[in-house]
Amino acid sequence: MNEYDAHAIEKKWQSVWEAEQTFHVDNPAPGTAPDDEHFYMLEMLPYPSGSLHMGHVLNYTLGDVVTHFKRRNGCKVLRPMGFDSFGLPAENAAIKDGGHPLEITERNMEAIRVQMRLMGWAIDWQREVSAHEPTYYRWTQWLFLKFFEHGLAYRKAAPVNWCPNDQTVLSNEHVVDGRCWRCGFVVETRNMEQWFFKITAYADQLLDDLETIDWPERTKKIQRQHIGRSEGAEVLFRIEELDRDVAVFTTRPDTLFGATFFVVAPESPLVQALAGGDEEVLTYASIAAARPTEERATREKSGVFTGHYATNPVNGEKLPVWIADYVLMEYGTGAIMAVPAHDERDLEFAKQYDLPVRAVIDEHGRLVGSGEFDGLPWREAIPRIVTWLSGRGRAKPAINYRLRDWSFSRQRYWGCPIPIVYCPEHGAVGVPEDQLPVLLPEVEDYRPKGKPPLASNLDFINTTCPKCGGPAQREADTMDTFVDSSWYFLRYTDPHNEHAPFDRAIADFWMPIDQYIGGIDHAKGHLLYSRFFVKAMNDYDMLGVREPFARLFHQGWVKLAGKRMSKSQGGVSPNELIDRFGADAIRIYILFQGPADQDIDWTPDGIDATVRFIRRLWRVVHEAAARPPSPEGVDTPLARKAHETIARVTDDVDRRFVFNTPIAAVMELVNELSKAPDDPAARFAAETAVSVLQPWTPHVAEELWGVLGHDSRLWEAAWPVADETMLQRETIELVLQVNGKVRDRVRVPAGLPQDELVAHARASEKVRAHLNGEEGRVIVVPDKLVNIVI
RNA sequence: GCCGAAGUGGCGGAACUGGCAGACGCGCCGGACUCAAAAUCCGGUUCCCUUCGGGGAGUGUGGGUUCGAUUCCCACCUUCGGCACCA
Repeated sequence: MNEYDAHAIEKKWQSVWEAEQTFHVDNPAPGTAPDDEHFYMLEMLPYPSGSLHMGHVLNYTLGDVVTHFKRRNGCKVLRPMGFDSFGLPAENAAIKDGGHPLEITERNMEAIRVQMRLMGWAIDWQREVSAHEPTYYRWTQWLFLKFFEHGLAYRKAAPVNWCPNDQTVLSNEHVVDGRCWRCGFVVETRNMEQWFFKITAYADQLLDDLETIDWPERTKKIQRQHIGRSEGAEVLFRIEELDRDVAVFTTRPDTLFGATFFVVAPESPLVQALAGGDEEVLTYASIAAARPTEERATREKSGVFTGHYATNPVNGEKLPVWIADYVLMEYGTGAIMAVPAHDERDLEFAKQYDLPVRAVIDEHGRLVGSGEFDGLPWREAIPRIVTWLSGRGRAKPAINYRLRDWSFSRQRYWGCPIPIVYCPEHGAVGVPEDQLPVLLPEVEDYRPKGKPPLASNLDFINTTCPKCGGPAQREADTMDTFVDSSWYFLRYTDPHNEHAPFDRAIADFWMPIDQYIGGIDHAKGHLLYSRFFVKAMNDYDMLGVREPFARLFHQGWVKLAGKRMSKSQGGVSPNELIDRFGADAIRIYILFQGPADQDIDWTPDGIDATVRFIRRLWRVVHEAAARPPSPEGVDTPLARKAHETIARVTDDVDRRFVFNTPIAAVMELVNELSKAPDDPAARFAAETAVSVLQPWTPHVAEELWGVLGHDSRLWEAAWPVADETMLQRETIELVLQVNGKVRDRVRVPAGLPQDELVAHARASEKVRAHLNGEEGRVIVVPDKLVNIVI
């Protein structure tokens, strides 16, 4: 017997897999109908800003176990990999240390590919795609144009996060506590022309279709909250002096009689008319509108009275009109009726400016001071008041969403160019399809200077209008990288297609993704954007499904000293661990820590133990290999343990989706085997251990499979099936309780009738000692326990 | 503040449907092998009491339901996430 040599074994099998392209899967022949035997396994693709960290190791090892498990259960498994290779970190690294974002990105990608191969992950590398390659972003641009044609991509002026130091717009994710995540400067709100995707058009579908997918409930909740549908009414208030009706949105029309003032957002177009040249009002509005995000988060309210009054349609009362910063222009109509008695924010403002408070709902939840509606429970009053007002043309039912359209233009370099040309005559014109891709040009300086880096390359910017041929200018903004990752899973199905982003029949064969694995931090971003993209593509007949990810799982964070491991915060190097312990040991170790959806506090304690376990397995299997083959259907306690192990591992992966307890189950089997080396089932037990552990430790399992005399490949061997009859116990340990306390245990044949179980209980000396001669009441759980209560 | 998840030995965790709490592993203790060490193997390891037979307590805290609760219900505490002027 040789010593276990992780590196030699891992290198050996990795070369075989690479040479044989073991994990490549072909697309179906044209006309093949989707079947149950195909399985699309996907983990979120990495962002190549450095090398992989332990969080990735957990994520991809999880996916790898599922991949092997499904393959061996007869599925044709698609398990591709790619790179989310556009984005700020590469650009920032280029600015900081010199070099080109492309070189930095590709260097990182190569380092990651090496790591992935060293980990032995079963990936179909022939389908690799990268967001920054023209063959990929050509189709990102094509999709953008498709959306643009349908009005789903559009331009508008909107308030955006602006970092005055970095001179760029920031996405919401890059604003942390009102400050720029990179330089720490307080972020301002600026009104700028931006590109948007009209994701709000799909708000209801994005909400309703959550019912159709198998996702963690907490993730659905985050999305529901983010979409934030709320039902209510739009009510018209009249401002007589301006001769205007102003609509407000409210979810509580039942409180209309309690309105005591009226508030308009500082950014509202009404402000000019309301101010009527009043300097104080205008000054307040402009300052309040430009308030930094950080300050808004303090929730301190301010406002100014405009001198105007709005008429409450329910009772004709004149309400003073204020402009205040706690009313948001982006939500509802940008104006509210204020009911301080029944709204916390209005109350806070009313107290601050000494405005009246009038309660219109009593302690029983019934309306008071509300004219003909007095006495109604407030829930019933809502539709009554809306109906009454709409009869007079002053209200209508309305629905509002918190969800905003997705702002995706970025004033930075390393991203997908937006294929748009601005013509003085024709406005924003899409670049014709046959001119795609619009290649990302070279620039002299990536530094943001208040305008996008692409704007400085005049050869790029100056072009002609596709419609009239006149002089025109290209769009200089690039796309948010979340656009790239909103459809990559479709490109994997048909990665080399030169005529379309993907072939619909092929995509329909593989889609939806049967199992998606990634961090919950993408709940409101990537996971929502991708759902939106798929719905739109389905509407344009490009795709048969309406949801991309049928089943979703979030792995936990791997934390170091309480902090999430990430590239920016450093962490543990997987390479060093592979070097010291081997990939199989790392794979077992990271999954043995606990349930995969729970966070792991990183500690290297115990990695030695996984190596020890593999060595033990190595030794025990070699010993068993020297034994004669186990007879078919051999029935010994060890054989039964092996069948039990098969059943446990299968159930854990297939039904429970847990990956730590199967390792414990195999450890138990190996322990039993090492205690009974001469058992006729020894060889069967060894084969079982190696076979079911294979998804966790594919290299050493393959090697040991050979040691056990197999010429076949374990990675393509059928998953073992437990013999049901071997799982039945012949005897059980009957627990005997008195008053719920365990007093004795006896081994009895399984399946005894209740009265015999009770007889066993009454026969026990230890039970009798606690009965004090009483009969007691008896509770029997067949094949488990007898409890006598006195 | 609102919403959600989680609290089990010295540590990571197990106990899936209300039925033996602590599987498996780490660590620690003791032993075997060895001139010695490493490696390996064997045994022990929730806490308290014990006349060594056993007895008592115990799954964040306090209550409840039940013959029986880590598991179900109520309240609270702690930790970690999400949202945070969304009318």
